[in-house]
Amino acid sequence: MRSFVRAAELGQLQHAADELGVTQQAVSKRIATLERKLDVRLFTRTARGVELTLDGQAFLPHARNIITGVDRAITAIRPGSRALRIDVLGLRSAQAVVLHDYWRSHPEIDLDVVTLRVNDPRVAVAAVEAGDIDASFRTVTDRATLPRDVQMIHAFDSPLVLLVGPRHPLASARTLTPPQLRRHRIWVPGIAPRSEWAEFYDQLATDFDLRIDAAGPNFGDEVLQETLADSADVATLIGARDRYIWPTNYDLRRIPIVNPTLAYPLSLIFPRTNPHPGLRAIINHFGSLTPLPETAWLPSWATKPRRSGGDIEHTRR
Amino acid sequence: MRSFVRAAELGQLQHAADELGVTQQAVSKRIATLERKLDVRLFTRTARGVELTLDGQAFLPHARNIITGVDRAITAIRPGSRALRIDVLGLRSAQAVVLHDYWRSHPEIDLDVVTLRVNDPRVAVAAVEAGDIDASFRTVTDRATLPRDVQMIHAFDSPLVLLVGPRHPLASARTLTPPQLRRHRIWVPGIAPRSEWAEFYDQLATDFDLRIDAAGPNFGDEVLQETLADSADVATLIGARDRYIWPTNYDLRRIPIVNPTLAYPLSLIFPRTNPHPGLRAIINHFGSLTPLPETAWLPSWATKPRRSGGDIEHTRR
DNA sequence: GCAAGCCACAACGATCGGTTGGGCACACAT
DNA sequence: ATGTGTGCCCAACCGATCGTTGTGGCTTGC
Repeated sequence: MRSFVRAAELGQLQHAADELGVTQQAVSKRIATLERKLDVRLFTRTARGVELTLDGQAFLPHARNIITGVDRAITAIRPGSRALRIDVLGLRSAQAVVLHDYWRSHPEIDLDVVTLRVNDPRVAVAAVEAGDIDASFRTVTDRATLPRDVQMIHAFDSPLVLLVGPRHPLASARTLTPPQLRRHRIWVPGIAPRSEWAEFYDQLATDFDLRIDAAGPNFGDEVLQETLADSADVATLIGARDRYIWPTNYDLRRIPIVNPTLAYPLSLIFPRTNPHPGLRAIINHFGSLTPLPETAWLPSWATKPRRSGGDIEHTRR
Repeated sequence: MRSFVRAAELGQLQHAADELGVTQQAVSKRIATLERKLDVRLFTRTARGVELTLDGQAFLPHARNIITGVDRAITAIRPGSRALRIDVLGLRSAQAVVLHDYWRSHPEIDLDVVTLRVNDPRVAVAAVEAGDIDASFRTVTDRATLPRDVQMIHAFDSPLVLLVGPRHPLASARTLTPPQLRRHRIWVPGIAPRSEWAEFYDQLATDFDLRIDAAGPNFGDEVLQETLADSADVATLIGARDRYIWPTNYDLRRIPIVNPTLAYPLSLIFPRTNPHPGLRAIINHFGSLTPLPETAWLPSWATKPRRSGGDIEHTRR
């Protein structure tokens, strides 16, 4: 493929061969086999070199695309200086959506989003410490347990919306306030006991006197969606930015919660020394997200003066 | 690569091997060599299969990307049913820009833009007839010369703008009318004699009494840009949609021409029978482009009632 | 404790991909 | 017209690679 592209660019197999460090015959054979496998003629051979056929012209951008894809794949995992790798809770989470948005507006950065399969912040901290990942959207509520060489900053706040099926009594509301959720059963499956999410929902239930059922295993999004769609009295809370490919036949409703807005504060942990150079831009990007209203509710561990400015420790090293 | 992706998706080398029609050992060896070449571990081997490492997770989307790239490259040139291939005058022309815009909003279609290296409409007609290309943005001014099985439709009109250097007397104008161009030298290099472009500029010069110098070879965009940048009395005409990567230091100005707008009518030729199925959408897209003002000037061969509706012959077959 | 399932290692043959050497076609200069 | 240089293709050869079969180690579940 590289031989083809270079030959097309240079117009001569000989030059391409010189650049690639092989003989001209090797390049000739490579292109011949490529043409044979594709069953199409890519070049017209002239006395002064080669020239692309129409098929070759059509093929060239695809070949370039493949080559850059290969190069990106290699840089993504090259030991040492590799692509920026960030751990998110799930590929549909608000964290992943924000990263995806950032990547779409900056497609030139090599960003990889991975998911640690374990739901334990300590594992994420260890992975950051070991350098397996460059950053992780995990919250360590007890900062004392954070190792000296790992730092945690506030990333952004994820406002919550209520998700209900069409038969739910709140289904037709345009917005809701937390008191209106009282006495309605809110089911949030898959919350590990004593995790920060459990703590979050605990505080939320206490502060607004809600019925939040955070017990029970999570059988997957499909089950959750079907349960909500069929039920007239079960609702759940999700992040406003969470990306769910709801099949339209489920006909679920996302209802914003206001006065106050409920939000989950997302943190980012990364190495204190020599963080990945691309991380800086990501963190700056958080500042451009639409901020919460001043009246928003946050759990107790969220430091209230949230907008402390973008100047974080790793920026002055 | 495909082995890696399938193994990652299925979680077992054995299943991937079955799907790919090879032995389990072959898949194992493929992945082992991939890991060796990348110098990274992609899977953790467990007793019940394989599981992606963090590196493997980061690599997976890139691998998928490469595979789809390869598949697209193949479909682009597959003899028989291949990607939609359209010939444009140049990759910076308005035609190419419009196609590129269309492709960006419909990235799923397999579209290839090629350029016939000869500036002769008859070659384009022959290429369409032979099936080497599916369509071409060429104009055959004498419809009698068009073969029976090739049809030509009006695609869209490309309004012209004046391009001048900073020292040109018209450089600071915001808009210009054709009479204001009188007595200024307009240099349009690279126009083949008796081509439709020569005819176009001929009519333009006659109708508005302009000094259009369409002689002389075209030494490339760089030369043209430098000439314009240095000169205080040479200007040129380009399409408003033409894409030129002007280096900023040239400081050239694009000045719209109004009252009347000058426009070049672009045509599309394609087979009358069994045109490429993807062509329909492209032609429909032309209708969504911003139309010319009613007062616009067009050459004599442009049929004045231009908006004849999108219903073209090949749509009812 | 044993069978089942899965992956890795080893040996072997076919194929592939590179090199060297030679030849043909064309462009250009004499 | 003829020689010369350039650029590509074909042929022969050889090492590396890729697939197969056969085997063994390991975990899991009955």
